Amino acid sequence: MHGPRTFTCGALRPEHIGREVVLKGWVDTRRDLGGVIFVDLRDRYGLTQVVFMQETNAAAFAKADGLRSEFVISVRGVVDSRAPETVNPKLGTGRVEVRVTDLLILNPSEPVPFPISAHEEKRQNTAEETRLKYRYLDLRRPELQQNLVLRSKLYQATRRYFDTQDFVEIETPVLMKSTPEGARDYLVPSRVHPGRFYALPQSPQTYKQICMVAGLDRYFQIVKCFRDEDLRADRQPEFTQIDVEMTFATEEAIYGLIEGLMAAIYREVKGVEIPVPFPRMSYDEAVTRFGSDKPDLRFGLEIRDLSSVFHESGFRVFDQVTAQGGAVVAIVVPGEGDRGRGAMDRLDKEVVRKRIGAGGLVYFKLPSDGSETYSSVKSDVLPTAVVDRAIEACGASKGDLVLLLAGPRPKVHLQMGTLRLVMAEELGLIPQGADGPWEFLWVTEFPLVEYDEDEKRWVAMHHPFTSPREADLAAMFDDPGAVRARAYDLVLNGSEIGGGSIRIHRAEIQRQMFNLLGIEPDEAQRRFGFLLDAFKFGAPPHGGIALGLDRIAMILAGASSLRDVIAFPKTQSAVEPMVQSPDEVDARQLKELHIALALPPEKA
RNA sequence: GGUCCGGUAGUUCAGUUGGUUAGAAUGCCGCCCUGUCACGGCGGAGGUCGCGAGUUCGAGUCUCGUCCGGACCGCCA
Repeated sequence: MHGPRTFTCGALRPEHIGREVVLKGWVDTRRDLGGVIFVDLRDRYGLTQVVFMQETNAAAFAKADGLRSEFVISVRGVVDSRAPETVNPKLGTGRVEVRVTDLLILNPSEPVPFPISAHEEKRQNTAEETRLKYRYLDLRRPELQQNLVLRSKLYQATRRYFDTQDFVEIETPVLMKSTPEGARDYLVPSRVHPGRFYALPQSPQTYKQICMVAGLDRYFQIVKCFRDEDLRADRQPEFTQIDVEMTFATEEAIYGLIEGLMAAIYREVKGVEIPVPFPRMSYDEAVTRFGSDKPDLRFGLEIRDLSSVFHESGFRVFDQVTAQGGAVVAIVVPGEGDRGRGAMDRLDKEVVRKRIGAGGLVYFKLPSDGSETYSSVKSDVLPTAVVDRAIEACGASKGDLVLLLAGPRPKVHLQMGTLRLVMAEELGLIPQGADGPWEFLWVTEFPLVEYDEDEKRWVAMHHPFTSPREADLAAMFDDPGAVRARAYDLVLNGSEIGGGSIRIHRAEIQRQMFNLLGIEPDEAQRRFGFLLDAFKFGAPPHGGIALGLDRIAMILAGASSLRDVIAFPKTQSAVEPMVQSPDEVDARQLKELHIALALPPEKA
């Protein structure tokens, strides 16, 4: 009866004063002063104060008396100015208000289970469980809406960019086939083929390579991927990748392409110019200097190797480690030289031993008042002269704390990398929020394979289609661990946001790779025969990358969990609390699929 | 599979060495209020203390188990 809305709730300005308007939205806040009722009307675009006066419009006023939070209403009224003392500078629309002439209640609302308001002061941190159960209410909150809008802009920027670069967006099947290696698959039973299963893609890897063989040249896709593994704050079982593949690609071509993409995304989504090209670092250097294959470059605390200082120093624990080719590594923590004994003991016990799993922590404290250095190891066991040399070698000075770990490499570096992150977090060195800084990094020259101690075999570090470096081909037989792959990761602020490689395009090398991974020829043929066959028909060299769109969105939004940039995320136990999935199905459905349940007795 | 944190009105939380009737804020309901903007004032209703055992004269509080949520390790090519 009011017709369409003439403005959104974020639109009205003084220039609209005097106009008759229709607004529709949700009742955010109702302030009843007796003879006058103010309502903050909310939609995705903002808040507008609408006014009901008993004096001037008794009918609308009487109706407004019944309004409650989250009622959906339509108001017709006239835009009016607000007296200078009643202007609300917090609202974009705060210089005007709408004097309501007619009110329609489009739908009432029961009291909501948690506050939704656009007023920051009214919000509180509702338990995520409750928020997810009523996700439609949670998503009414402006910050989540902003995250989803940001995410949408991310899609659009990505598509525009690849379109200008002459890429073709190609959809690959969601129902594909299970592959060995990698994460657990989500399986989908086939009704038509009893006993057979589709698998949901962990990534469209093989399909996009086939597209290259097909000569499609430049492929991209914004695509859902599925991995049935345990969740984390930055890991959901279904997630979205920006998947890319190029014919005749070199590492340099990929780096340049993706740097252009990230620059376009930052420009269009955040209005920020990020410097390109991104710095690069080999895997070995990343592990040696930062104890991680995804170093966070936003703070220092670099790892120093003090092995030479402690070699044959007389301190038995360190002597043994260095004699066996291990390392003694240190980080210098500025400003912590006065830490108390209790805090250090807790660090040793809770963090170093329990969480990191290292043998123990050695530390030197250099008090800020310049007094004598304190070593956690007594001087009759670790000579003072050695301590002084170590401090000199790592460049520590007054007021610093030096933390040392010893052990085999590269394990000790990775342990120190964890300790580095713990200290950085404890000291507040890690910037929070959505305003940067943005430290991009290419990590290059990954090992092709790593040895799995549990399974007693080599496993692909990236995936089985990653090309070894030409120069390392010979070593695939006699020293697989030394072979470097043509693989790379894109790291942003200590988070892996993408990874890719130049692929194997020759059937013979692909066969060698399967052989190294212990995949028998007949299994390789069964699982990947189509790819091996395809390689026989003029497969061009090619390579690509996949970027984690959810993680990029999370970093752009300054969110601390993926759940805040996904409309309907799953909990840590992979449940979606609103629809309650996963769920049981009818016996009839199972029968049709020729599936019988064999549940563990306690769950049956 | 493991470690740690949490679960108390609708919501966010407090709850002492185990001790009478489990509190606050907010929301909700009622009344009052014509310029508020998280309006304000007065009054009221609202609780299987996640669930189940155990210890005890007595358990929100202690013990064990279990479920749910979260952080992390394992896992995630």
